[in-house]
Amino acid sequence: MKLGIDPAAIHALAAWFRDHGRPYHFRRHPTPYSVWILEVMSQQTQIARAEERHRRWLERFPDIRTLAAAGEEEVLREWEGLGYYSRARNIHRAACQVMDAGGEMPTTRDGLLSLPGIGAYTAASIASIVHGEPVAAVDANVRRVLRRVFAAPDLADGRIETLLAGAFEHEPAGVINEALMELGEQLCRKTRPRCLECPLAEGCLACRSGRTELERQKPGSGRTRLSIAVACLRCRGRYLVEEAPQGELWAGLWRFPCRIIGQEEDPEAVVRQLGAERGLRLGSLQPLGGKYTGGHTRYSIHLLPYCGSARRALRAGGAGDWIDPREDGGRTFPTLFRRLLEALPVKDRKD
DNA sequence: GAGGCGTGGAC
DNA sequence: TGTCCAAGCCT
Repeated sequence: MKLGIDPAAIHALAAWFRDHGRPYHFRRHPTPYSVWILEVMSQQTQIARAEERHRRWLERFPDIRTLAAAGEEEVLREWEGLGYYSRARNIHRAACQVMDAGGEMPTTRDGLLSLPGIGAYTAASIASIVHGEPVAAVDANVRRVLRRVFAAPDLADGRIETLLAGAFEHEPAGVINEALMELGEQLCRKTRPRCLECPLAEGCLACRSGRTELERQKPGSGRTRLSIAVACLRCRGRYLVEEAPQGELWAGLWRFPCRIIGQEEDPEAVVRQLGAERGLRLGSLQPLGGKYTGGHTRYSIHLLPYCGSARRALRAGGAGDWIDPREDGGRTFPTLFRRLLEALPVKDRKD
C-alpha cells in the first residue's frame, strides 16, 4: 500500500522508465497539439500503430489552424484505417472550436475536458505531459498495474487518482503517467507479467502473493458472424458507391451497395436485388476472387462481393456516386471495402 | 451504465 | 482462420 506514498517506489518507477521507455518519436517534441492527436489516436489502439500514423498526420495537418481549415472529409480520409471514426470527427470539431475561441488549446485538464473526444484519460494525459499538471491519466494499463499492486481487482478510477496524487509530489505527473502505461505494456501485461524485472515488485501485493491474474473477463463478448453480399457494379469503367446511412455499419463512410444476408440466402441473388432496387439492369455477375474477412466492433464479417456491369434502366435516383476505382475523390472507405476497391478490375472494357 | 464504435496484433 | 483486446469516449 505504499505506492501512493513510498517515494522510493516512485523513483524506481521513474528510473525504470528513463532506462526502458521506448524512444517513440512523439516524445521528442511534445506540443499540446501533437500530444492531443497522439492521445486520441492511441485510444483503443496499440501505441506502435498510433505512432506511425501520428507522424503522417503531422505532415498533413501540422497545426490546429490547418486542421480546422480542412474539411471533415479530408480529416476522415487521413484517419482511414484507424477505426473508431468518431475520433476523427471529434478532433476536427475540437479544432474548429479552438480556432473559434482564439486558437489556443485549453491548458488545464478541466479546460481540455470541454473539447469533444477528450475524456478523463486524454485530458489528464495532455495536461500532465505538456503542462505538468499533477493529475493521473488512468487508462487500462494504469488500472491493471494499480489493481495488482494493491491486490484490489475492483479499485475504482477515483481511488487510483487519489493514490497517484501522492506520487506526483516526488516525480512529475507526466513521467509517472507514461511510466505506468509503459510498465503495463512491457512488464505488467495481462498474461504472464514479468515481475522479475518490475521496479514495483517489492511492494506489489499481487506479485508477493503470486496472484497476478486479477482480471475478470466479461462474458458474452464474442463476435457475431455476419455475411454481407456486396454489389460491385460497373458502368463505363465506374463503380457505384454509397454513403452508409446512420444506424448501419460504418455509418458515414463510403461503401458499395451491400446487405447482410442469412445463411441460406444466395448472395448473387441479393446482389441482383440490390441492383434492381437502384433501377439498374445487370449483366452477368462474377464473384470477386479473394477473401474479404475482418472484424468490426462486435461482428466478424465476411464480404461476398459480386462484380458485374450495370445499365441504368430508369433515371438515376440513388444517393450514390459512380467513381473510378483509381480516383475515389477523397472518400473514406472502411478497410474491408478499401481492399475490395483495390482488387476491382480497372480495365476499360465495353462497360 | 451498458452498449456501440474499427482495426490489426498477439497467442 | 479463432479469441481477446489495445494509451477510451459518447449517449
